[in-house]
Amino acid sequence: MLRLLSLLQSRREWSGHELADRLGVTERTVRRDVERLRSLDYPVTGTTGTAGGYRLGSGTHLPPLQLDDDEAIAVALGLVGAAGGGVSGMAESSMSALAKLEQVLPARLRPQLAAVGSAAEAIPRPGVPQVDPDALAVLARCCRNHEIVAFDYHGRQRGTTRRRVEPHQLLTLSWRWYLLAFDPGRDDWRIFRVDRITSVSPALHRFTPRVLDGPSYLLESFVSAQYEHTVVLTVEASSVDVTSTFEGVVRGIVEPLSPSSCKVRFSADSPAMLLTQVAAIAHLGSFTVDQATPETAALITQTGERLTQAFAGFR
Amino acid sequence: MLRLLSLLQSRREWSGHELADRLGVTERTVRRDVERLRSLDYPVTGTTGTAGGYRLGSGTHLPPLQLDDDEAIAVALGLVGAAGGGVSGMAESSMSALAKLEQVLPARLRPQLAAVGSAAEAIPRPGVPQVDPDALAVLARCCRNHEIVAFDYHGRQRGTTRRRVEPHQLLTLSWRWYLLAFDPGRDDWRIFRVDRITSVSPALHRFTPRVLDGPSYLLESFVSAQYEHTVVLTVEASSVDVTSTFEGVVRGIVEPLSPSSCKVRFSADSPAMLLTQVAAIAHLGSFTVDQATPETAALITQTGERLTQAFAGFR
DNA sequence: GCTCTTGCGGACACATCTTGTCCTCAAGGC
DNA sequence: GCCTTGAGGACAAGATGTGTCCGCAAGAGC
Repeated sequence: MLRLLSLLQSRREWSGHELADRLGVTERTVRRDVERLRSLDYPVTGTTGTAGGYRLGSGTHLPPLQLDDDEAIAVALGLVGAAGGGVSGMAESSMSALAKLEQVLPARLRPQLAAVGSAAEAIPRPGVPQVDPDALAVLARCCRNHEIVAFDYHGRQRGTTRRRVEPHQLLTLSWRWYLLAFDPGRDDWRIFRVDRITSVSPALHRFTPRVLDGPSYLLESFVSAQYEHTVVLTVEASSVDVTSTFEGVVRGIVEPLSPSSCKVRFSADSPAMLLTQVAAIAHLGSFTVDQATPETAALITQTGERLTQAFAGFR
Repeated sequence: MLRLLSLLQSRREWSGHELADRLGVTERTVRRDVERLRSLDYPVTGTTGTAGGYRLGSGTHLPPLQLDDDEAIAVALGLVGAAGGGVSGMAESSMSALAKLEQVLPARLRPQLAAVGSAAEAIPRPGVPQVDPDALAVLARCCRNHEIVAFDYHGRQRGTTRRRVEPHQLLTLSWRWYLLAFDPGRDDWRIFRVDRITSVSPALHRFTPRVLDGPSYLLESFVSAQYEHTVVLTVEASSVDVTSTFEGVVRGIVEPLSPSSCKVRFSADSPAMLLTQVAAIAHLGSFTVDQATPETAALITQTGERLTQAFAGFR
């Protein structure tokens, strides 16, 4: 039951099936446990229907739960990782937070946290743009409170423009932070890189949130027409092989066509970024190009020639 | 048990008899329940003797976790980021840890943490190898205590081998975790990918730590001869341009030669990995190859031809 | 209207756990 | 020494939690 409580705290909405899965019990038992929590005056609401689920209301103070081993390790690893990059000034903040957390934890967990904190270190990545933590905090608050927010956005093409949007979610993908927001002026969803955002100021106006699935939309948008340059390939390699080369390097969408071939879609806002992605899977097998912008094709053919010529002598 | 906990919170000291009376159970049961609370890390102290009794230690009220704003944001961002990948089972652990920490923070910071926790989300990267958090914890403890540790390592070339090393530091770079250790059998430093490590068991033997700078060694080793395949290029582009394309994709070492040219060194344990790196900077300007293994050159020339041919029709 | 999904809850068998009742031991105060 | 208090092992009986059924209700989408 304590685990159920902590699960309910950790996410806004859970389905009975998910809870049963996480807790390793059947859904019937989950229902019974929820019932018990309700009998103890915990405000657990359940909504029926396709979009149903369980939700823990707020307002009531919960018993002081303790972190378990995995959570302590998660905290330590998270803070160490956060120190590594992406957000400016994070290294000191995370390390001091780690030290303070260590004091508060039950004695059993203290060595765990201390060990990870002292033994682990994140190597900062050169070239990753730094994000202002205060900007992130303000944007997060506006997301949560459904407040319209205004900021300057330094786009690649149109220079700096003042935006006024309905922020919905912050997303992070490989050290970069993105803001998913609805732009009423353009009447469409937009994704902003937080490191290109400055002068954030909440407008103190509320908006009614629109429904959209955050992560999948961001992934979609990476391959959608939002970015100017798109490439679609048919590769003579299994989708598993292609996906496994994605590890840490490539992002795109893979659709298997047959056991030994698949279709891959990339999109980016510059041909140079596409080049890297295409090259990463070009060696897997022969492939054909289904779609590409002229600039991208020109860049890739030119680079392909350069590669061939430059390395020909070393064969 | 929840009633027992709330009773213990409501008064400083209780005798076992009183608690049994209030709860309508026997004293034996009270002792058992107290035992259970202790196993959940609730600091219940019991003193024997005439003036004895049970007392709930600190932790019942808000612990003195006085984080400042930046630290609170660091915790939230770190945990959200950690949920995104690299360590298996991390998503649930970090989210529940975030929820629990929220309960513990001073009221002023609670909205901050909640906002970031609810608004931010990490998009898991497909294909990133998962690391066992317990393995990380054990390795971290051994690093801290200077204990020799043994494990099975599933290397790329030599299959699985049992190693027995002096662990020094855990390093993380772009979602991967590495163990920097000294291998007495080989009398040299080694870097192990933690996701390839299984069956970790501390040997309970101490060693005297050797001096070495962790992060820089790891970076060095990426371009050193430890990896079989190395490429050295001279690029007609400024070192600034080259470094800025490194962002998130490329790792290597850049030495400026002149304002408009520089030398770049890559190393990896497979030619395919080098291909991506080389392609990422090949479009910046013309370049010459100073060094490359035959396999690498063959792969790159072949891929270059493929790229040129496949994209020629889209120019 | 229909169907599908989700939450809700009763009935029952079974395994597990808790509880109560013993017991001994340790520690502190008188 | 004596008493009181907490700590904990052993064991049987009873309570409780769980899984597997079942049907029902409410919301969403077609």
